[in-house]
Amino acid sequence: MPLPQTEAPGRLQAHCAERGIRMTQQRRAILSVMETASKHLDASQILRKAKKLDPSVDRSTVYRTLRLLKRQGLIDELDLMHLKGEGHYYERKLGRDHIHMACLRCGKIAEFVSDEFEKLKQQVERDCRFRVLISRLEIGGYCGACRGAH
Amino acid sequence: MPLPQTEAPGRLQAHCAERGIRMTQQRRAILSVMETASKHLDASQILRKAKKLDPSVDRSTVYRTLRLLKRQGLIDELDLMHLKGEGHYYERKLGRDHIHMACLRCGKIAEFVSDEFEKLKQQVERDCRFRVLISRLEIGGYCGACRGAH
DNA sequence: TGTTAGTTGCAACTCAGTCGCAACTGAAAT
DNA sequence: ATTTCAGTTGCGACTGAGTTGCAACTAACA
Repeated sequence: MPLPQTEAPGRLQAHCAERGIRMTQQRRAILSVMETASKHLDASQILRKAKKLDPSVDRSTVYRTLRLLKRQGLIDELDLMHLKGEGHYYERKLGRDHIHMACLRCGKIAEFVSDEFEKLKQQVERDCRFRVLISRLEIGGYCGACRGAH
Repeated sequence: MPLPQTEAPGRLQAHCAERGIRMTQQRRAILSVMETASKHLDASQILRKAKKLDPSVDRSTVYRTLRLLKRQGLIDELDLMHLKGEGHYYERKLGRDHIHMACLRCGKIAEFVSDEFEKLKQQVERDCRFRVLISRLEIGGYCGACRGAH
């Protein structure tokens, strides 16, 4: 897991404050869930966890808050190759972008940070005259453990 | 559009025949739509076009056929950064993988073939011991025309 | 021409995500 | 502290994508 945990918990709320986003009890609960999530929650999982912190949190508030955080560039939305249905997954954006690899056999999700990826994005900026704001690279295949077995 | 049109129309049906997939009138209609599509259709657009060739085609048959083609690796599924809703888009897989760039302002989709992308996938195979079967790189940002205006 | 496994249309369903609205509330001004 | 009000919330109804069970159909092959 090559993700440097450079930021202290609570950083997400700080970001919102900096940007003048009104902080409510419900948002605090949802942010706290995103902050402490070990990984890749979908909207209904986020709702369930947020309800434990504040039972008043509603499904639509979760969606609205996720949309807000996405617009602010504070979280990333993932599909994880639709391994488990059509839904979306969310994760805090911290540090550098990373690639998601989904094993089509065991379902495990791995992450990978690569300079090549950064170079590729730079190439797109240069050669396509395209300003890159968000990028998502998802790979489906077989992980090390499942390669042998298939 | 750096996509070499190396294959003659009808190639998709030939692929299915090679693999012993039963060919029905409905599938022929859907394949023909995919074959001749200039670009990026979603399921309901495919249904509409297929109905013109064979009015009996049903929505569920479109979904079933798309799933089949996806499993066979003959088409790719895209999200195009969810620029227009949550649905999925499909395109024939031909030649090399390419990157999709979606302009967040004007909605235009551009494609880009890059050796860097191929190298990156090779790096994943090597460094992560991960067998790459499908890959999807989608980028959101501003295209050349919209960069100035924003 | 008969046989049958695979495919289809249909209708009913599930599930993610959205929306309109009245009630509520955070935070800034008094 | 109290007032004020734009921004936010819960609710319930809705939309639209995609799925499923099943009886009827058909492509492919003997």
